[in-house]
Amino acid sequence: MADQIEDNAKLRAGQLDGFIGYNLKRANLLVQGATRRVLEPHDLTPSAFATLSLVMGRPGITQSEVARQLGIERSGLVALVDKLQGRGFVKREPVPGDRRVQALHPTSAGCAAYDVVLRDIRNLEDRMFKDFSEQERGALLSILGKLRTGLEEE
Amino acid sequence: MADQIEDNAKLRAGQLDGFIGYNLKRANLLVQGATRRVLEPHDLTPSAFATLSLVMGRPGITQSEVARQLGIERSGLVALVDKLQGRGFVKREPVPGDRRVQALHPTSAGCAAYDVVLRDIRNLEDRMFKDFSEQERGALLSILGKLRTGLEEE
DNA sequence: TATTGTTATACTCTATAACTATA
DNA sequence: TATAGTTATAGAGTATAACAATA
Repeated sequence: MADQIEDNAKLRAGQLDGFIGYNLKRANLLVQGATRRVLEPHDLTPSAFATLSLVMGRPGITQSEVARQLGIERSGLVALVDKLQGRGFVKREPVPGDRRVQALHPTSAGCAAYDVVLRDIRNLEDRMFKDFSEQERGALLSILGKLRTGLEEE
Repeated sequence: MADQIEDNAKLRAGQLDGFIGYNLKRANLLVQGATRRVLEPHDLTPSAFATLSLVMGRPGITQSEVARQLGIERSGLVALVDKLQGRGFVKREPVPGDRRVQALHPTSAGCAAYDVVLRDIRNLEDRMFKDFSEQERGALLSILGKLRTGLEEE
């Protein structure tokens, strides 16, 4: 009888660990924290780094497009780009043909800074995955991708 | 030459998708959003549900312990528990032997509410995993767990 | 001295709504 | 009418620092 109650308690205690939502949140908290600590010396936040990365990868990308890719609102990007521009990493340039948009381009200083930061981030990822097989690493990325596409099209 | 530049751009554009940090953040954003929508009709946040779950699983757990398990500060739990107590889901009870702590216990109303919410959360998890094999689901949980323990002991 | 619960406070991130200039 | 960028503002979630009671 007392055993029954204890068993129920154990089952319930373990429930949280069985949910992806909870595990994802906890893992994300730790990974974001580690990422933040790596980026801090470069005076960059994860979002700023992601923005810089998108601009590097697709020079001429618009703010609206960056916002869409990052899954945040357009308005949130203004301060982000202001900061990056203030540090001379990206510049806003008018687009012939549509005077509403200002395309984002990396500067040479931005490229140089990005390469340095990129190395630190890669090292972090390697550290986080040091106990993982190549297979596990690939599995995680593919499963997360699948989860994302499944939820995005809802 | 122009091809070279284009190739570099492509490589760089894809970089963000190769990072766990970024993928984890995006996946977490979507999963937390879906979780929030499921909990909203019950007037619970993900943190409140997690707290309730911990109290259900380990009646008598202290606030400090809940904070540790959730990875947040003690101070953040006060409002959380206040809300749960205000709704009659948990109660604070003195502990004989250590008059500093107030143990958290579920009420019968709390148990009843938890069972209802739990069913909704389970349905959500099943929906999110509908295109996944049992193997993939297990792989994700075990990889996330491994990632967590690796980062927690840093 | 250290720990539990608590309060007050501030900060970060993000969303919302409204505006402008363009299309 | 719709879209891009912008601004101002508010809210959620969290951390920090201090305090009283207790260990």
